[in-house]
Amino acid sequence: MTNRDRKALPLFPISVVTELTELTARQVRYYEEKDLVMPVRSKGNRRLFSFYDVDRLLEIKELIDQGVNLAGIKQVLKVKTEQQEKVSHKEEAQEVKEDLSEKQLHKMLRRELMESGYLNSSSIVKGELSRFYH
DNA sequence: ATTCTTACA
DNA sequence: TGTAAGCA
Repeated sequence: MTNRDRKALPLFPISVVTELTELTARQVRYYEEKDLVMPVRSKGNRRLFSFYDVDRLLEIKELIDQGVNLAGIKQVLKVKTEQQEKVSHKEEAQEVKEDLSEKQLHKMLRRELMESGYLNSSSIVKGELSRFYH
């Protein structure tokens, strides 16, 4: 099982998510209704959230606190998710390879750090957000 | 006991 | 968004 799979495992009930994110259950359910997150359902129709879902909700929390509306959040999340997939695919390719040399490992880590930095850089975020501020 | 949906303030 | 009702 890959690390990416682990982060996608449906594990937490909504109570745990509210504690982890400081969001109310009402908000979490509302954001799901708006397709900002799509947790899986258990047999009893209970929502089960993955680490990915929690991370997404934390980002949503940040943007909401900054006064961004749902349309804006959706835009940002869309861009971020696309980037996330690119990184994940690269990691998947790396995971099948067994031993990496020190040099390769460092090169890989530096690339990931730069990409994550790019995702959170104010340039792209502000650029996307500017059009959605109230 | 906990979560879910629906509905109203 | 918060809260209450009635279910599962």
